[in-house]
Amino acid sequence: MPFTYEYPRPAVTVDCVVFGLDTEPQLKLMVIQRAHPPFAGEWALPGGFVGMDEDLEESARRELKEETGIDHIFLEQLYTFGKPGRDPRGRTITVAYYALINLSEHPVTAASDAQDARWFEVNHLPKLAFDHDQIVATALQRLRGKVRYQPIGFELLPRKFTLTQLQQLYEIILEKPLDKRNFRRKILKMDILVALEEYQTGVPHRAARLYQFDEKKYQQKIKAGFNFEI
Amino acid sequence: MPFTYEYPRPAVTVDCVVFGLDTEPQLKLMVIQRAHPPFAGEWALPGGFVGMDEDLEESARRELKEETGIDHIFLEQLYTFGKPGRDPRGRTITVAYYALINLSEHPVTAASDAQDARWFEVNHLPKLAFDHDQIVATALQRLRGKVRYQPIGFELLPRKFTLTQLQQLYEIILEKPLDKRNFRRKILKMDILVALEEYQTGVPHRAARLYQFDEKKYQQKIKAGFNFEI
DNA sequence: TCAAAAGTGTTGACGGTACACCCATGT
DNA sequence: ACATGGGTGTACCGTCAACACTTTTGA
Repeated sequence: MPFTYEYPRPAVTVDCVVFGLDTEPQLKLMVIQRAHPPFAGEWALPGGFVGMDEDLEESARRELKEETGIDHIFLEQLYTFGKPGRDPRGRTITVAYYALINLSEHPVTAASDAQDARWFEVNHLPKLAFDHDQIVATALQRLRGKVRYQPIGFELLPRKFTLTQLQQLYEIILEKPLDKRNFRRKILKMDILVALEEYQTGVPHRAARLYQFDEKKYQQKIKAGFNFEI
Repeated sequence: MPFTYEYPRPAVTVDCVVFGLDTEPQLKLMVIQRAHPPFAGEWALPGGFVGMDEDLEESARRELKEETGIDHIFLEQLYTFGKPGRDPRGRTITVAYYALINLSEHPVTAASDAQDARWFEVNHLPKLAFDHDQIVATALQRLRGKVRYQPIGFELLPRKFTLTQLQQLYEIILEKPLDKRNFRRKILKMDILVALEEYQTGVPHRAARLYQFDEKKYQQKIKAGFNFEI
C-alpha cells in the first residue's frame, strides 16, 4: 500500500442515541448494560468499534442491530467526540449518531455485547458510562432544534397516527404546550398529511381520525420552495 | 494500559473548510496546494492527522495555523466523513470543520505541508483532492442553513461594518436579493447591533454609518427567548 | 348519563412584503 | 452638476395567538 501512515492511531467507535416515543406519552432513550470492561455492568449507549472496511453509518446500524435488535430506522450523524481521556482504554474517537423510532413497532432484544437493553425516560436516565451523558445532551439539543424545521417527528409515531398524538409529540420534545386549534390548522394547512378513512379503536371516547405523513408530497413541496416549520 | 484494543485502526484526520468574504463582495474558500503525496501539487483543504493527545478542534486549529497562518477564528465541527476508499493511503476517517473569517483582517501565508495557500471564489473552485468537493458542498449547505438562524454572518465581516455590507453578505450566501428597507428595519429591530458615531471613509459618495455586533446583548436576548432569524 | 377526548371559527395584533424618492458626499 | 450609494415610510395582506363550546363514543 502506497504512502502508508505509520504513526500511532486513535481507536474509532460509533455510538447511537436512540430516541423512542412511548404511549404514555414520554420520550425515551435506549440504553444497554455493558457486558465487558471497561464499565462492565454499567449503562451505556449502544455502539462499538468501526470495522476497517465499513462505512460509519453502516457501522452504527450494525452495532445497533447486534446490541438491541433494532433495525431499519431513521439514523443521522450527530457529532464526533474525541477529547483525549474520554475512554480509559486509550485515545478513542467516537462518531455519534442519533436515531428515532416508534417504540410500539420495534420490540427490543438484548444481544451480543449487551447483557440487557432497555428504555429509560429521558428525564430519568441512569448514570451512563464514558461521556455518554454529554452525547445524549447533544442529541437532545439537536432533536429539539431539528424537529421544528424538518418533519422528523413522524419517525417517532406509528405510521398511522392522530393529530393529538402528533401534537403531544411536539409538546414533549419542545417542552411547552401548544394550542389545539392552532396546531391542527397549521399542520393541515401544510398539506403533507393524508387523512385516512380510519379511526382509533379501543378508546373509551370518540375515536379520532388517523393520518399518515405523505413523504412524496412533502418532497414535491420542498422542491417548490416549501418550508416545514412548527 | 488496561483493556487495550488490539485490532487494526483507521487513521484519523481533520480538514478545514474556511470561508472568507472578499470586498468585491464574493464568498471565497481557502485551499492549499499539497506538498506531499498523495495528490502532491493538487489543491485540497487544509488539514492533517490528529495527534494522539490532541482534541479534535485543537487539531483542526493547529493544522490551519501551520498550513495557512490563519489563527483565532470562528470554527465549528461540520461532519465526519469515513467512507472506505476515500483516501488512497488506506482507511482514513476525517472530521471536517468549517470556519468563517474576514478576509481583509487575516493575511494568508502558505507554510509547512503546503506549497501554496490561496483563496478561490466558491463558484469557481479548482478540482480538489480526496473527497474534498463533497466536504465543501456539505459545508456550503451548512453555512446557508445556519446563517439564517444564527448570527454567524458577522464572523465574515470586519468588526465595524455598514448595513449594506451586511445585506450583501446575506445576499451572497443565500443567493437571493433582499429589500434594502425591509432588511434594515428587520436587523435594527432585533437590537443586537450598536450604531457607532463613525462612518465609512474613502468612498466617492455619502459615507455610510458603521455598526458593530453586540455579542453581550445578543446573549442576553437569547436567554430571554429571542430568536435570531433573517 | 357521564366522562373523556374529538373537532371546529373568529378576532385582533403583528410581522412580512412591496414599493420610490430625496439626501449627502466626492469628483 | 453629476454620479453614486445612503437612508427613509406607508399600505396591504397573510400568519399567529388567544380563546370555549358542541359532538361523539364507550363505559
